[in-house]
Amino acid sequence: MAARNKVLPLADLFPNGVFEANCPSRVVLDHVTSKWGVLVLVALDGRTLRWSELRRTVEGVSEKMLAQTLRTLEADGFVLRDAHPVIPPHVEYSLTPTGRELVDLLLPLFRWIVEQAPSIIG
Amino acid sequence: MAARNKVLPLADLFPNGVFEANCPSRVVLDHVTSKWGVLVLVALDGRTLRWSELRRTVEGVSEKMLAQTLRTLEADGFVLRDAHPVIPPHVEYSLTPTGRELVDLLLPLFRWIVEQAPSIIG
DNA sequence: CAGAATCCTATACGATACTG
DNA sequence: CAGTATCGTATAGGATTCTG
Repeated sequence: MAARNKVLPLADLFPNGVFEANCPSRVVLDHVTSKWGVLVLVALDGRTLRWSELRRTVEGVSEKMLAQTLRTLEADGFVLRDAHPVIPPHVEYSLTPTGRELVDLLLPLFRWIVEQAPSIIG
Repeated sequence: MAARNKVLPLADLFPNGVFEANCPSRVVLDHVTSKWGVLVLVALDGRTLRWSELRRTVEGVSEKMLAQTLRTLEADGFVLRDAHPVIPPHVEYSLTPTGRELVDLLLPLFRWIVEQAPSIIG
């Protein structure tokens, strides 16, 4: 008796697992949902941006936080840092294949929030 | 020449808009991606939970943060608080229709992160 | 049981200045 | 240009206590 292909509640699929304090997913979740994580990732959707472009695109991000966010996302394998050894420096950021998978899941969420936000915040 | 139904990069659909510092979406995004926001929302997927169940389910959340997170999510219209006026108190939390929409978008992301996390953190 | 109130601390975050 | 280093603060967040 094969189970139906019904989508089960997450709680049933991962009894206790994903809500455990030391579940590895919490670390990645924290990185992605960090203050600037989603914005930086979405900003890189479908394009390559230089440091300064990224800084200007994601309004309000400080240099420190942009650097920190990019380092984390690069270490997680979501963002590719491509530094050209020229003077003045030229560094390009883009999504890795894994990063693209992630952003593909992030975009519907982000679009929905953008659409709903005005009526929620008013 | 009607444009193709191609999914355009977000940056093209919302030139500058969504990355503006005062875009309303930032507020909602902050609420959802707050430290415990995603976890609480996902915990309520497909079920109703009492305060204490929620507290035990989402391991590590303090009473203060659970209360704060629930209040925010309720104010945003994602979570329904149903208080039964009995002694001792009995309060149930569940998703509103809007909350269910949100969680439907959150779940694929969360599942993906749960699956990828071990190899990323490892 | 379901929180609110209080207190306290870590650290996330920003502003500024500096550098290869 | 693309960052790093330093410093200072706000506030997010936790532990504890209290209460209807």
